Amino acid sequence: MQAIRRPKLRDQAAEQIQRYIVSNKLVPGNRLPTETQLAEAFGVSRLSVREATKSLEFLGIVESKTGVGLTVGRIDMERLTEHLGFHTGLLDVDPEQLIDSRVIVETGVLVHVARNMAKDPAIEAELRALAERFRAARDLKTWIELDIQFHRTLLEASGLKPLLAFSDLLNVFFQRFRESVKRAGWQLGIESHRRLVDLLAAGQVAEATEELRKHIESHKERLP
Amino acid sequence: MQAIRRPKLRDQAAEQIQRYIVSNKLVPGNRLPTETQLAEAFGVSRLSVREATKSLEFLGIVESKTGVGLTVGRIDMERLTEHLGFHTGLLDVDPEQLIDSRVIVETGVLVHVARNMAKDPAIEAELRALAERFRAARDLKTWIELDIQFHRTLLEASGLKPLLAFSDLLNVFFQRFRESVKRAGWQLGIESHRRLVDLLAAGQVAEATEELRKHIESHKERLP
DNA sequence: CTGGTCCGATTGTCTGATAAATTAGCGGAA
DNA sequence: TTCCGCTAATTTATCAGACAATCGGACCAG
Repeated sequence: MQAIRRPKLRDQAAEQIQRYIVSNKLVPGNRLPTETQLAEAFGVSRLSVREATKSLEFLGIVESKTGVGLTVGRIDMERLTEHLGFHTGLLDVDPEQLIDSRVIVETGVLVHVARNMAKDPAIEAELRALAERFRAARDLKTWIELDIQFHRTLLEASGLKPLLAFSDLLNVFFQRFRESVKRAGWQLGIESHRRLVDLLAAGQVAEATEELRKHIESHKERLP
Repeated sequence: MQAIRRPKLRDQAAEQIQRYIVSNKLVPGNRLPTETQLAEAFGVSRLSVREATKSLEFLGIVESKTGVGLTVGRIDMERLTEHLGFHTGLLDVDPEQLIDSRVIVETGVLVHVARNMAKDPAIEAELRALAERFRAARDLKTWIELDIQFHRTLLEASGLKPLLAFSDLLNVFFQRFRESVKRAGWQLGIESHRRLVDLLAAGQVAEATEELRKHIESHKERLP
C-alpha cells in the first residue's frame, strides 16, 4: 500500500531550489535567481516560492537580504543547536543529568585544552587572568558572570566548536543552579578555578579532571 | 559600534511560537492555536505567522495538516540529514573536531553505562544482540544503520538525555564519514563493538574507553 | 449500529498592492 | 579628477482579502 497525498507546492519548490544549487554547483555566497524569477520558472506563485525559501533560510541553506536577493548560505551547528536543543528533551530534564552531562563535556575537553595550552601561552594567560578576577567579585551576579566566562573560555580553548555550542546550550538550563550558590561556595570556587589552571599548565590532566569533576558535581549538594 | 537592524517579524513570530511551546510545556502531538489566532496574538498578519510556522515545520518542530491545524512535531534525523547532507560543501564543521567531540561524548558516558548495566541486565542483552546482528550485515547501508543504532543505544543506556540529543545532532553531520567506510572497516567494527560490550559487562571502564576511542578515531584515517 | 452526507474549521494557494532596504548610477561641489 | 550625496531601480518584507482543498465530527437514513 502506498499513501496517496498531494505534494505541496512549497515543498516541491524547496526541492527544486536545492536541486538548482546542487546542479549548478553553487557554493556559499553565490547568488540565486530572484523570488519572481523562481516563481516563474517553477510555475507557481511567488508566495509558494517564498515559503520555500524561508524554510531553507531557517536551516541556513539559503540567505536572503532585503534589496539584495537570495544567496547560498552556510550551515553551522550553533544555529541548529539553538533551535533543536530546546526540543529534544533538554527542557524537563533531570538536574542531575544536566550536571553529569556537563562533567563529561568539560572534563573531556581538558586533554585538548592542555595540549593547546602548551602550544599557545595566551590561553594560560587568559584563564589565569579570569581566575584572578574572581577574587574581586563582590556579589553573586558578578561571580556567576565570571564563572560562565571561565568555563566558556575553557571550552573555547579546546578548539572543539561543536562542544562549545552544546555547552552554551547547557548553560541556559544550568543558570538556576548557579543562582543558588551560597557565599561559602564562592570561596571554594575561586580556589578551584586557580588550581585547575595550575594543573593544566603543568600538564597534569588526570588531576585537573578530578578537580573539575568535583567542582561541577558540588552543585549536586544543593539538589532537593 | 553596534549594527542596528530591524528584527524581522517572521523571526519574532517563530521565536514566540517556540516560547509558547516551552512555557506551556507542550509535547509532540499537542495542538497549537490556529494561524489566525497566532496572528492576532502576535499582532502581525497571517502571512508572517505562516512563514514562521513553515520554517519550524521544515525542521520538524511543528507539523501542520490541512483541515486540522498545527501540532507540535517530532524531529526525525532522517529529514534533517536529507536536507543538510545534500551538499557537503554547505556544511561548515571541521571533520576532526566532529570526531574528537564524539569521542568525548561517547567515552564520557561509559562509566554511567557500566553502572546502569550492572543494575539492569536488559541493557547488556540489548547491546549484545545489536553487536551480534552486525555479523549478518551484508551491505554498507545495513551496517551503517546498525552502527547508528548501537551507538545510540549506548548513549541511551547512560540515561543522560542531553547527551543523547546532542549525539543525535552530531550524527547528522557524521553521516558522510560512515558512508566512506570500506569493507575492511566493517570487520574491525564488528569485533570492536563486541569487545566493547564485553569490557563494559566486566566493569572494565578504562579498557572500554580505550577501545571506543580507537573505534571512533579510526574515522580520522579517511580524512584528506 | 452502520454507512453516507453535509458543514464548519483550518491550512494551502493565489492575486495585487505597499513598505523598507540595498545597490548602482548620476550629477554637482571641492 | 575625486568624492559626496541624491535619486531611481531592484528586491525582499509585509499586508489584506479571497477562494480552494482537506479533514473531523455532527447529523441523518437505513
